[in-house]
Amino acid sequence: MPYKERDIEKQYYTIGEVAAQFDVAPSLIRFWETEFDDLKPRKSKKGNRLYSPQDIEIFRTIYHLVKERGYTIPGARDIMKQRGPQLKEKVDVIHSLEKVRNFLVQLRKELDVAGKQQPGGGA
Amino acid sequence: MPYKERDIEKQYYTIGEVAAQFDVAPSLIRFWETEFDDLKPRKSKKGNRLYSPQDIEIFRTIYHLVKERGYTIPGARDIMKQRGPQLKEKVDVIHSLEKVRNFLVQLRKELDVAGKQQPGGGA
DNA sequence: ATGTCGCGCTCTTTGTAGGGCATGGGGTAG
DNA sequence: CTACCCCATGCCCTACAAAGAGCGCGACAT
Repeated sequence: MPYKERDIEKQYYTIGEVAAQFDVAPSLIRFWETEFDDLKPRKSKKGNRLYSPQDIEIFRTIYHLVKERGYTIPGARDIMKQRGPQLKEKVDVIHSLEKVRNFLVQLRKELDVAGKQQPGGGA
Repeated sequence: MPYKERDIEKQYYTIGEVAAQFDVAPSLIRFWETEFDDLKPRKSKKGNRLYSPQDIEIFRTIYHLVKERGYTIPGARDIMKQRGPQLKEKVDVIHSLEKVRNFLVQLRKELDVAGKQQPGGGA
């Protein structure tokens, strides 16, 4: 490896740097750490928090939900926990609904054979 | 016309009825009225609040955002104002789909009477 | 090279303004 | 007597901020 990987890997930020980056108080970051299980930075031997880029992404998500979208902390917590599965469920629901739609379209066809008129409806 | 249509059209609910329907205190409904411009029911000559079905839909949306999704009141207000129509559509779609589902369940029952077997599908 | 002073950053614990309603008083209509 | 009105005040958590104390590091003198 030509470049020292340590210089890339070892990007850890202090709580003060994170606070400055988001323009919030360090106390807020520590408080959120007690509220969100996902936000648990590594700690130095001394006990200082060390934030990895992943930790910062997590913080950014929480910041977005709480400060920009206006979620309560419990509301944001729920989203953080069910983010992955939630997306899969949505896809499944859409897939189910497409099946239902095809069924209903077919049903309408069959009903049309009976000669009745059906006003078109928007979804 | 055998039944009086007025009984269907003229559905206004008192604050007590709405409160019971959602299992909340009337004071909460009055408080939200001061917080959400969209929630402004008609009032009787005496001054009592009269909630139309549309008013109840609005209340249901707010209830959904604040109590089930975990939005703060400002957060819910933003959604009501910026994406209000879109969100209302979503909620309406969900309720419509629930009705459709019930209809389909009933339909399957009736089809079962014809002697055919239908493999059950998960929703 | 080594005490030590001071400064900046961090830590944990404790304090607190305000958000989000509930409650109580005084009144009206049915 | 009950259910509603309005208004004011009460009040309990939520969501942080401030207080107090402990490192670590450079500067400066010894």
